[in-house]
Amino acid sequence: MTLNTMPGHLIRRLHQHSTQVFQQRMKAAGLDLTPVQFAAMGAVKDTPGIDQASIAAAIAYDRATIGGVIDRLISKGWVARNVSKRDRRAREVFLTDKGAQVFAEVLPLVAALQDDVLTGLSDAERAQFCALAQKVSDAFEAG
Amino acid sequence: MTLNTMPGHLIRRLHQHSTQVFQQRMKAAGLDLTPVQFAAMGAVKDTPGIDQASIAAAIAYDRATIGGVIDRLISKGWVARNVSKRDRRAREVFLTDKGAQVFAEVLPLVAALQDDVLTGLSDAERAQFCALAQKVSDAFEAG
DNA sequence: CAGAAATTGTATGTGTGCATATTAGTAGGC
DNA sequence: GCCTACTAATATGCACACATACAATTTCTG
Repeated sequence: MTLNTMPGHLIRRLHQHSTQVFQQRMKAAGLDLTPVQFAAMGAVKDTPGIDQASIAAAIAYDRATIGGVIDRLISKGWVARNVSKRDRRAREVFLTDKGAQVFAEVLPLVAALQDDVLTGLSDAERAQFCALAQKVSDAFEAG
Repeated sequence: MTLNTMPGHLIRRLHQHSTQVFQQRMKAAGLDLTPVQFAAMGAVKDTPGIDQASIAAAIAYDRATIGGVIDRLISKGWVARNVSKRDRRAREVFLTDKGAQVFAEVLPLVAALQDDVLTGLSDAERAQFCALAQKVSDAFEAG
């Protein structure tokens, strides 16, 4: 089959590689943190007290998935959640002190690992790849 | 956060878009078929009687995952599985007539949908993206 | 202000994705 | 032939991913 020439397959392979690099680096740093959990913590750090639906929107995930992600972050003690007073449907999410500390520790690691995600490319090629990916991603969001 | 500039996040978004396009097209065609199931059927079509470990290797999936994928293809009646006579550990997998028919119907749809996966790019840009993705994918496989 | 529409979070069900352990079977070295 | 190393599937457990449905609220509209 022509599977290896299909963008869909290539993208899946890239995603697979990307998550593997992430997990390896986290494990090497002695941390149990997934890409989704990292992204969610970032959204919470950017907007303390953010509700779960807004987290989902910010990092482009499903509302149902985020509930479980936050559950797991709470069980790690990195995040706290309480019912909002303004809207009793919503839950306000915050980083705990420990969570803020972990995130500060992890952010440079995640930033550093991004180059390894695009192994085998030169700086120029990486920039080119990102520009193209951004373009597709924007078109996706628009339509 | 700088999430939107991170290759890892961009790749995840691309993957998300890619699978959504796939599911939409399948649904529009009245078919219940996932990307993994399609890839697995392709591997079986290429090598009738292939064992599950070889399918996993061919399409870069986990051996444990493939078992479930084949289970679901069997329950749809598109694939058959039997214990190999040469190696009683292994299971030989084949397309059923119905499965071969479905695959023949679906292949052109999947080929056609690839351009939509890279929405917003010109032909030249799509080619460029694929070349870069291929390069990363190859480097990944090598190391 | 009452009823309708929209929204938040949760529950449920299906399908990956992968690590680890186990069982069953094969093959190589002696 | 026998023990060991390897290998194919499966089982288990955890973490997404997302569609759909639902209960509790809030907001919009007349």
